[in-house]
Amino acid sequence: SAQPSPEKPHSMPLASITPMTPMAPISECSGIVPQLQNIVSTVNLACKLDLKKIALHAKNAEYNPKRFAAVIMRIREPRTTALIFSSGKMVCTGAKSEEQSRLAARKYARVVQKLGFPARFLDFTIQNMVASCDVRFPISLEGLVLTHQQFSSYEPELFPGLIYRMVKPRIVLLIFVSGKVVLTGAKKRSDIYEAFENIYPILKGFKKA
Amino acid sequence: MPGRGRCPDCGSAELVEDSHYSQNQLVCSDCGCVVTEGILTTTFSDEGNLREVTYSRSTGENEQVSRSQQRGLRRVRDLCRVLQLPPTFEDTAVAYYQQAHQLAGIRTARLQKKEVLAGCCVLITCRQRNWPLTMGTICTLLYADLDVFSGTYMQIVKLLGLDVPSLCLVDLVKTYCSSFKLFEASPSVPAKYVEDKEKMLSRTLQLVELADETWLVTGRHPLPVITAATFLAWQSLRPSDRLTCSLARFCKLANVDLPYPASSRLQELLAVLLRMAEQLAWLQVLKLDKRSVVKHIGDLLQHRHMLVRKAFRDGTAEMGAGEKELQGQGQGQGLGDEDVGSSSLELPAGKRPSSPALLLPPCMLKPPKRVCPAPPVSMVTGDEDISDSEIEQYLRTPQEVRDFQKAQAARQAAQGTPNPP
Amino acid sequence: STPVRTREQESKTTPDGEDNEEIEEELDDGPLLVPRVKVAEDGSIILDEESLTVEVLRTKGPCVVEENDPIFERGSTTTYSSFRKSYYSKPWSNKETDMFFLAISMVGTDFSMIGQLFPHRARIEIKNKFKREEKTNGWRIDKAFQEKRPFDFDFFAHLLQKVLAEEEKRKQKSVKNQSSKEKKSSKSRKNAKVK
DNA sequence: TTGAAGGGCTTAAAATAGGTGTGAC
DNA sequence: GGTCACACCTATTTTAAGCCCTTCAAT
Repeated sequence: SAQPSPEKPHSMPLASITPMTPMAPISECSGIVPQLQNIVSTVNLACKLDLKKIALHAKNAEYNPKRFAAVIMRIREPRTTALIFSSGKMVCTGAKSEEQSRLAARKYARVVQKLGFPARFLDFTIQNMVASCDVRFPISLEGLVLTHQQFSSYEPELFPGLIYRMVKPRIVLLIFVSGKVVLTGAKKRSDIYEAFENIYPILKGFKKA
Repeated sequence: MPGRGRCPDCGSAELVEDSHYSQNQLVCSDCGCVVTEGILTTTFSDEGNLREVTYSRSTGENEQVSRSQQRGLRRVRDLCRVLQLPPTFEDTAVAYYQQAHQLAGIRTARLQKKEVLAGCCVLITCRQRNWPLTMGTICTLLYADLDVFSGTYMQIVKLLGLDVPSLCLVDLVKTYCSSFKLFEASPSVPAKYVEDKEKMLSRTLQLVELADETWLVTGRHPLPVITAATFLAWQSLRPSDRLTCSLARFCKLANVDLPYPASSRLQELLAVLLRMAEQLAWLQVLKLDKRSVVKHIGDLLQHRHMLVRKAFRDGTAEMGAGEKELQGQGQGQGLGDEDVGSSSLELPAGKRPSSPALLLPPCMLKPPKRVCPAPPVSMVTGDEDISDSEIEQYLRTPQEVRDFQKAQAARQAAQGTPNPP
Repeated sequence: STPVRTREQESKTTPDGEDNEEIEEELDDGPLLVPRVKVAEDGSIILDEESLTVEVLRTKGPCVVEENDPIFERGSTTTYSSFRKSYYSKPWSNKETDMFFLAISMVGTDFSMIGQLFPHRARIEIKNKFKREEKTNGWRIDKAFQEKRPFDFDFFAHLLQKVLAEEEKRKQKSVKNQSSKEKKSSKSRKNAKVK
């Protein structure tokens, strides 16, 4: 796949390492690559867990059944947080890439194993990805909501950003007057890139001034 | 999407099921046109979607209307009367409430939500008829938490697939401005503070429009913008007597709440006026500041279109016209790339000069908060070996386990006996 | 005088006249009915049951006319945040922050347990403190987590009490000395405020 | 009396799941 | 009155910009 011109040319050698999905025709490429900020994944450890025991023996854990029915566990590398349920299901949050999320989830599984549970590592799945980027020009949100009404919700009395529900790919974008954009709801990073390439030409039409 | 046809608007075959709506609707992914009408009017009998679509247009709720729905409907009507809305509004709002109640997700919602739902239906009705009403007013009347209102409002708009126009700032100016008690002398309003309503209205309107043209409105609560504009309008109509009166004092004597962000809007507005003044030769020599510029608001407003255009153009010119330049500028300001990042560290000074900067939303002028724009780009594959020692650092030693248990027991004892009789 | 702002939970402002504190109590919990709104002839709102009234400003006269003019939007009592709960959390002093890291090294990342060590702090405050420090002083978190210290509840409680009392004293002193140009007290005289 | 600064909340997404509110059967 | 099927609280993560609160320092 062609090298997408990264947001910052200087970082090219590094950027080229991260897996990229082929993107839209080179002709209209925005030249901006949304940066992944958060990955949520799930995995099934496939065994019943005694959460009290886990909380007692792991000092990176917290368990308050009255408040929340899962152990909250944190590791430092990759810096993530996991929710571990007695059913053996686990949610891993906070990673910045798919691979980091998987590595982190494997580490949590190892902690659980070390505590004496026959944990396995089944059905690891990326459930959600959040990314952000900057188009570097101001956007008239009131103009955007007028012409893209069916996709947009803009209520400045409630939230400063415009909520754009893209149908294809099914991604939700938060668009701010500053030109900053947050993309969320993706299960594949290609959806993030595609959504941004879709929205970029639209945003260019609402610079106002 | 075979068999689903084409979009009547643009002819595209890219029709997609969109479950963002209450019932999956067919939406054209190219132009966004909703191909299948949802809910309300249709006699929709698409497969599983056959709910009680029979929305009762019956005039009296003769049917068995649940108690909570009756309560909600009464609440809707009461709100309409309290707000003194035209009679036709009530029927619309009531209809929305009934539609909402037919949705399973609303029927089983918390009572608190059903209560604010009434307010949502009234607000939606007002918005659609260009009747200026803020969410703040609704929440105040209902004694509702704005966050609960917010969630309910967003949900119902999405669920019913409604097109709700934005709150019209101009209409809001007319009514809100009129509520300032400044138009006749009274014990609390000295004569020099009394102003003509029409003059105030007209100047406030111009200032609000100016704010809108200069990115001060987008993303912000509308009411505080108007508060600031009203204050400036009032001051500028008789600067010699009013320049010393603060925004807070002004609101107090006008018997109007001072919304928190109004002070910021005022500062931003003054900054814009100052920049406009820089464009006028005869004002340039006066070396105006945020205080003295108020005296020239009348002049500035007269030439506002030209001045704003000039400010935008000059800003663009200074940065180099065109987008390429604009992007380069963005990077130069340290919008996050590693090379420039180090040089940005040399700018710990709070506000970067950005004196030439073109007219931009205030949030774009703030110094970039450098955090993580440079992704370390980890080489992690996810398959790395995990050492035992790394895992063990997270485990407690037997002694630590005992200490922890002790503390846990102490905690439970403390909580278990809050009130020893 | 100033609009009345009351209750840490929900504060509301009343224009003048009648202020009914009971209203809040009615609302505060029950998903049960919030006061129902009715209209009196003079335009004021009447709440069922208590017949509490709140003034509603509006323009009489040409008001109900349709079309584009007399609309009703009040200048008063129309704050967006009328009924938001307060989330305020006291700032952490340097000394208290040191105690926070000590707690991390003793109990790990169990914020509920750490919350027990800080009687004046809720769990959410501990969690927010952790996330904030992770961003600004990640190394301190790492360091604290790695240097395991024995978990002694009473020892910690005494130490904390001492630290807080010290700061309290210092604060009162600085309040007294406010007029005199205090300056040279070397050491860790950071602004420490508790209470 | 004013502001600035700092902190936490709002919005979106997604999985996990017990306990309980809610109303229709 | 019990079942049923939802809602929706608790909790985790992360970005965006605005609002709103408290505290404290200058004027």
